[in-house]
Amino acid sequence: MSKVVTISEAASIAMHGMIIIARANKVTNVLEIAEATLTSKHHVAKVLQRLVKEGFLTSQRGPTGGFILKKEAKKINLLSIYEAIEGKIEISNCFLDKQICPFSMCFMNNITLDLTVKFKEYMETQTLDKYI
Amino acid sequence: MSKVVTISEAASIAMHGMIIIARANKVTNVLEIAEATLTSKHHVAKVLQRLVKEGFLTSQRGPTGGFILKKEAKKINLLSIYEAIEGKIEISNCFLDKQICPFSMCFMNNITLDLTVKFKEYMETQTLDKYI
DNA sequence: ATAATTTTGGTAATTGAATACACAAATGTA
DNA sequence: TACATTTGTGTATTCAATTACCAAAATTAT
Ligand code: FES
Ligand code: FES
Repeated sequence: MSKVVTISEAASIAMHGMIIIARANKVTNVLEIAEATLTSKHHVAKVLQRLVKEGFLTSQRGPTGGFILKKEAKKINLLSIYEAIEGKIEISNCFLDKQICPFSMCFMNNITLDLTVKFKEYMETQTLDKYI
Repeated sequence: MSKVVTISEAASIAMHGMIIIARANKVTNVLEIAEATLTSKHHVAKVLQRLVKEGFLTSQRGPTGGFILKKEAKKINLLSIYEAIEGKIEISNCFLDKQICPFSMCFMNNITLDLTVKFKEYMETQTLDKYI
């Protein structure tokens, strides 16, 4: 079994976590998110830390500490969260990194590009307020 | 920079290699394909062996040996080659392996499924004879 | 002040893909 | 027959990405 569209656990935690925090509407800590997503709290911590640095979350240490949205839910979409973790999505007509294809015409036509654009467009429409 | 649709070097070698062999219309060896695709001959050898086992190629040892199509180019499509290397493509509505999502409604809607189906459909239409 | 809690940041371990290697088996050529 | 060539098979190494862990810093509550 293989997958064409693969999303890393890190990106999954980021998106699920942001929705959980948006819904909670209060300071939420690593453990709560790790339990809800059934993932390692270590991994959750690392991902949330990244989201703090990228300006999506405000963190609060100590007891009662945790994370809370820095911007309005309406102004945060899934694409920006995804790209904060994975890096900007590359729009290219073929799948090879370097142009080392021996063929003059790519057998993937523009299917890779089409799918990537569709993915981006969808993700961009999905703002967090839709999930509250 | 990240990619949504990723294809391993192994799958790339398989598809490019099959097209090269189909075009050559004669016994083609590992080295020729490695040079054409600018990849390691070891990796090419490993991939082609797999394609022999899966019934796509016939191999011939010794001097003047190499690989040649076992079936008509018209009857081989890119999907079957891809799946021979990567395993059958999984059609699922979400990207998570296990159903451990904490939400009742997946925020990916059916975008993952849609894209995967589109990919499969395209790959299935691409028979090798189109590239000769 | 002290203790408990939680984030932070650096490091370690794991995984999987890609690559490299060695030797056996087969086959054509001289 | 002897030799060179090429695939077949198994294993080993390398490499990068992902995931896991741990100790320090910060903060709240008692
Ligand atoms: S990369 Fe070779 S055909 Fe697109
Ligand atoms: S996996 Fe959680 S929303 Fe789809």
